[in-house]
Amino acid sequence: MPELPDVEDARHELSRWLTGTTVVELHLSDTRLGRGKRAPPPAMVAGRRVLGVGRRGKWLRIDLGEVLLFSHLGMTGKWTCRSPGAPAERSERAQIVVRRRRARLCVGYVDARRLGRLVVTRDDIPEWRALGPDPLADGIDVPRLIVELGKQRRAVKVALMDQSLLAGIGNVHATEALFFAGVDPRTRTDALSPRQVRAVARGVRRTLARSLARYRKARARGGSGYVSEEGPDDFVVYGREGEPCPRCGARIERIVLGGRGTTFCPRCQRRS
DNA sequence: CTCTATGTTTAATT
DNA sequence: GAATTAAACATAGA
Repeated sequence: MPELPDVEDARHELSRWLTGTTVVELHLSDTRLGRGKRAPPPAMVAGRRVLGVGRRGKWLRIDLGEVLLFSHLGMTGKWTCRSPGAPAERSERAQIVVRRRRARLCVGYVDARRLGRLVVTRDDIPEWRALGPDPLADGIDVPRLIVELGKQRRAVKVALMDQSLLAGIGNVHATEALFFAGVDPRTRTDALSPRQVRAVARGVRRTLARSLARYRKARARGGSGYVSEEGPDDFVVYGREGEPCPRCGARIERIVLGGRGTTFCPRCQRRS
């Protein structure tokens, strides 16, 4: 579930479940979550108060005061909430048991493919520090983008997925943003006009806003502790190879860029 | 069985 | 150096 809007939804839920509670215990049933680095010592979190849950790009940071818990959802990670007695989902890899007054709650991390990460530290991790500005929290600095993109030669879609340029955009939203911008995903970044860069920035804001609004609506309706996922119908060109372009009717094409499937309209999306 | 998948990192190659 | 490509991680679904 992992691009900016999905992670922001996870942050929202995690914050509701955790903020203001006290950690009873953290249990990690999968050592791979730390990626071979020093295995996180779960003992250092017991008894700590959860001060809040932050997000930058696709990373989550649970603030325990002196200690930080970083979470990246990879491809299939998600956070869930259950009562401590209830059975865990199949691929639950970690549990955080917390206490709010008398009541106990078990917040579980579920990740079938185990491409996610979970790291306990006292300082910000390098991956977090390396992130570029977050389009939601920091906004998009278009003049900076024009300068940065002008220095590079790679395809604009690959650049959009670079987390050090803008944090939080993945394959889906890069694909959607470029459709909204009317820009061919193969366009070299140094060939983009300032006008095109502005269009790309607007496209990014638009696709993120659409998803964020969907999550807001799902939460307002569905209520508690339930993460809704976006489906194939929620996107305009992503996953729609062979279908007619919603704007001009031309056949949506699929290519591979940066190792990822990329759909676009060959008529609406121009190189220059 | 084959192909694909909302991510990241590392190594090899151009 | 920069850019591209492939592989690896491990699993589910079409």
